[in-house]
Amino acid sequence: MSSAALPTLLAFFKALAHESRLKIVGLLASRELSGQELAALLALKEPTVSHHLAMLRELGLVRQRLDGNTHWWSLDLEALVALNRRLATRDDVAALAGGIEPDAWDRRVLENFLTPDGQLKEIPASRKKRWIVLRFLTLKFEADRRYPEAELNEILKRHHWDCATLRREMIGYRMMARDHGIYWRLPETGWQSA
Amino acid sequence: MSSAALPTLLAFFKALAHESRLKIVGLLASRELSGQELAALLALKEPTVSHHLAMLRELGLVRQRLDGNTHWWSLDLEALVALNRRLATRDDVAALAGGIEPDAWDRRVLENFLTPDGQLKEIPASRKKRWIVLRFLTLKFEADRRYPEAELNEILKRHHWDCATLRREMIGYRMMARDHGIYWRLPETGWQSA
DNA sequence: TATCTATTTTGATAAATATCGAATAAGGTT
DNA sequence: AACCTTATTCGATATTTATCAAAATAGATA
Repeated sequence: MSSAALPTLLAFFKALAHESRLKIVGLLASRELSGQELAALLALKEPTVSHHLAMLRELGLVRQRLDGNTHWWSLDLEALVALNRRLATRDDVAALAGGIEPDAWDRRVLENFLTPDGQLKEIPASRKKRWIVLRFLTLKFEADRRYPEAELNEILKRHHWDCATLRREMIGYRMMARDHGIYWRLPETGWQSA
Repeated sequence: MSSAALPTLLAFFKALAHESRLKIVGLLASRELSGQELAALLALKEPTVSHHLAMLRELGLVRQRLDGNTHWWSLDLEALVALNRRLATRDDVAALAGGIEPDAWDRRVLENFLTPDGQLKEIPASRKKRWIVLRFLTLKFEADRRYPEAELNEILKRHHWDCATLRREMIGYRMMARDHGIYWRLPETGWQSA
């Protein structure tokens, strides 16, 4: 995969996201044209056309051939098609989100419901957010250890007084399991998703 | 060919010609997300995200699934790929120029060098424009008729005094041919191109 | 019912972009 | 050399678009 998909494709879409530039590309697909001709065909002034052509040339979509003092412009169809093909598969598209922190949402939720020292201000009412907070609490317990209820309560109470509700919810989401008053953490893959 | 290629493709490129919208599409390529999650991931406020999503939905690039009061958004990859494929061949690209008057340039040149009643103000200095004026004059002659020099001159003089130069140029560009003082028009396909 | 949550719409402002006149550059013509 | 033609760059203005606060909507919860 070519690195940094987003900047290139953003420039590509911006370049073609204008009626005049799309028309220029369309006209040049049939024949070479000079700036003056383009200006006449598009009903624009030459500086404007020059500006658009510079933008297209920046991306390599058009080429400029100098002949005397007329500049003949032509389309680089291969370059256009190549750029176009960079958005052909789902993976191509997903690559556009490459630079994004994937847990910004989780962090925001935790920041909203926890005080800086880890106190849970309240148990979130919405399932989506409750799930995130419970995940955070569950990860306070070691994976391969068994906790008697008293110890579990003690740890939960560091974050919120209502350890009974927290306990019940953690079981409900299948984050924790219980047997005869002993609790342990379940693997994250089995957690109920919402 | 689907009719009116330009408006659809223009909307398509405009839709993706924005960093946030490209990122949204990229994020949704991997998983369904809610407006809040998108806002957090993009570091934008929800109204802004809502605005971008509405734009993408307009084009059918994303879908909205309502579950309670959270709206889950997902990518319609097929729609995206289909739009993308509309610019795959040279003919596709040329179709973008479909609505354009192809002779705007010629008309402009003729308007500049001819008075309203057809008098040639002067013979254009630049080859490109001279060619257009000579084409206009050549088409005053019938295709399958032979003209003695006197008649040719008489017709040319209706437009400009210097019929000798015009005659010479028309021969030079292979628009007209001559033999023993008789002139006739040549087929346009053979005219020298510049 | 009243209230809370996620979202959308509206309206006002800020940012980005298009357009073109005027000035500049550079090749051609006389 | 002086001048014309084509194209580009610069700078100022107009248009378009993005952003978000505040208000409106609608489902969920208590």
